[in-house]
Amino acid sequence: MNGLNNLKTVKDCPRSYILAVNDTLNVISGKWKLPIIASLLDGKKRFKELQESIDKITPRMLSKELKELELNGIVNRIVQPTKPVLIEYELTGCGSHLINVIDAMVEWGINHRSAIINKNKV
Amino acid sequence: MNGLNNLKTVKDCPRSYILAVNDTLNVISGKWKLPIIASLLDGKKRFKELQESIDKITPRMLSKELKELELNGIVNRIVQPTKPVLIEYELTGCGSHLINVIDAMVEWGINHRSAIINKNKV
DNA sequence: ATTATCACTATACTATTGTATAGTGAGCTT
DNA sequence: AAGCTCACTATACAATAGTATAGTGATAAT
Repeated sequence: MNGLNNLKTVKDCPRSYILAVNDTLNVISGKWKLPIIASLLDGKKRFKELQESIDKITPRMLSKELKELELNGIVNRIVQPTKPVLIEYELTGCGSHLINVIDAMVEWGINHRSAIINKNKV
Repeated sequence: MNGLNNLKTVKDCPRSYILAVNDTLNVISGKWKLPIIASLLDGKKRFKELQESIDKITPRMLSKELKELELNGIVNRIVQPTKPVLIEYELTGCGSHLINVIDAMVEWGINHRSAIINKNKV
């Protein structure tokens, strides 16, 4: 391993930034995480409601992703101690702040799409 | 341009927004895309330079990802017709605009990390 | 008692993504 | 001529992500 000369590449990119970007990417990447987050931006929902609001998701995936999102502090799982327990999922503060990332992605995505259309004249 | 801030329900979320987010996510997700983009934000680079600047990436992955990024209009592959051809990669306009998305991710990631640390008292 | 709903879990599979390792051909360098 | 670097490509494999389908236990309604 010869190259420590990549110091200049890293110069204005502190390690914490790389960690931060990876954290964020881990939280939102995959097929179902953003659909779930988007659905919960609308307000808290039950498992069944989430399943119905997200096209084609299987209960296995929904369960798996919700667990991961809960573990990562993006959603809260609330158990209402009613007659038959009522379970609800809602975004945490962190979770709803993802709207800023989503906004940036929407903006880039829209610009990029129009840029490609202009180039290719599709 | 009011972004998503005034969206109250998912029903109001236009299809184009979902497409846009997916486009963006497709462009940046995976293990190596952001490291490559980050490295190129520093300026154009040769294959070898990229490989050296990105820890542990194999030429197969670098080649594969560069092709995909080129196809998606994120990087340009420039062939300099020098004695032995010199090949350079640089970000396109679209590619460098990703800095806005990355910025939002850095910000969220840093806040999220400190929020978790405060909660867990690590 | 049977049937239905809710909130999942289990099992088995396919597909996609990433890794390890070696090799290729063109053009320098010695 | 032999060996080097550059910019990749080929092959094989392992790991992760996602799908399809069925089942579970608690409660509740008919």
